[in-house]
Amino acid sequence: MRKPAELRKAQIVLTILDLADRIGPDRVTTGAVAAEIGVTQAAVFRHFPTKAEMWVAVADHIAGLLTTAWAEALKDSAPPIERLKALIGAQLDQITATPAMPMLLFSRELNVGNAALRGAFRDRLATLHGLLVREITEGQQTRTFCRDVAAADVAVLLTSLVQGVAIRWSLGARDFVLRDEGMRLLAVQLRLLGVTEG
Amino acid sequence: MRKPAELRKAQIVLTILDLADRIGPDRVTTGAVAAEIGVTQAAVFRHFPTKAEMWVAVADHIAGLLTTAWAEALKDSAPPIERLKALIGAQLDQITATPAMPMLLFSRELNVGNAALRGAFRDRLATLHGLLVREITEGQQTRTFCRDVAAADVAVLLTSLVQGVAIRWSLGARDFVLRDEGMRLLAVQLRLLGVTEG
DNA sequence: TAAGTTAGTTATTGATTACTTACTTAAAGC
DNA sequence: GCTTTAAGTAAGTAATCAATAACTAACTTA
Repeated sequence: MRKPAELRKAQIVLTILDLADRIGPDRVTTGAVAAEIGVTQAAVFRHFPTKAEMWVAVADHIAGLLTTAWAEALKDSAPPIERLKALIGAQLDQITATPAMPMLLFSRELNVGNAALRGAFRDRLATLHGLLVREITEGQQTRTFCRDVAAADVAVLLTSLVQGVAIRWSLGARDFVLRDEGMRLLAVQLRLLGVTEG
Repeated sequence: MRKPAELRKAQIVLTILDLADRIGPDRVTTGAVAAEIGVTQAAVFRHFPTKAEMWVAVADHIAGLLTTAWAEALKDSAPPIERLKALIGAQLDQITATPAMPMLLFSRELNVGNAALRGAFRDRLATLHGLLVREITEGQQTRTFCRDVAAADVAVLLTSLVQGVAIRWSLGARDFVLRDEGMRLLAVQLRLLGVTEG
């Protein structure tokens, strides 16, 4: 079946992510991708000049997903705590939808082979941190958060919470709902932070 | 230079860990290990029948390091908060000393190829969790910890803290002292948990 | 409908990989 | 000092990898 290049490219990106989840990011070979989508190995190289370029496309795709998910989470002007919950929830949902993400963070492709990939991920993490800090600061100003902890530190604790639960989910048998467990722990942490609401 | 097998085995294990950190766990080839220690590639196979066996030895080595580090941290009967700090500090030190550890958690070797390796790591994580829970529970009984949060949840938040700061350290340029930043954040989290001490 | 473009093929390349076989030499024990 | 044996080498193997070359079938459009 012949497909227009744009569709094929997108299909290759999605296949890489699927395979990365199933067999590990570093076992994704051009041959495996080709076999998965039902073309020859050489056909893959008609759409990407090198394998590294494929990973860059993957990073772009993920960055796009995260960016739109965050925008969606922050689109209506709810109180800071709600916006914060929406952000964390969106993050948990994205990891559920693209479970290769945590593994990708530690793949050789990202850490050694592909500086562009590494940069893209670090940039997204920094952006999320910034978004969290803004909501936390606002929450502190409206006195719904305790003010004796630096907003940046709170943001770090919250991103760590997400990463920690994602690691546990990813490393284990994925035998719990990532969003549920994450939001439950978020509620615990928010209570510790002095947030007083039901 | 000819070495007795035990020494050579240990050297191979350490070299694998060093290379895993520098070039990524999945790029560690038997040839690279051999070149690093100055023997031929075939010599490596005189000490290990397969490459997978080498990784098992690596896992055993790491498990041993962690176990002794925890035992050392808990050896004197200080108050629970101090023992808890010692545990977290030990963990941060171990990651600093063996920076390949976080990457190893998500390597293909552990996740796909080597079930024994995966089991060993999960077992160590569970053990740490148990040790933390014990200290937290004791701290709650002596009323130095707030009691309205489940000890297991607190343990999860603390391990997440370690993992989160390790990820940031690993993903970035390692441009901060892991222990310092980790202990600083731990102090913040402990304050949120109602621990009132200098 | 003919010409040009694009997405595909088959077949092969050179580089690496884990692992093996047959031979060699250094060191320890009696 | 001589034998034994354990640690090493040299030289390969088959498999797998990303990437290339030469060619072809299927669309698009003028």
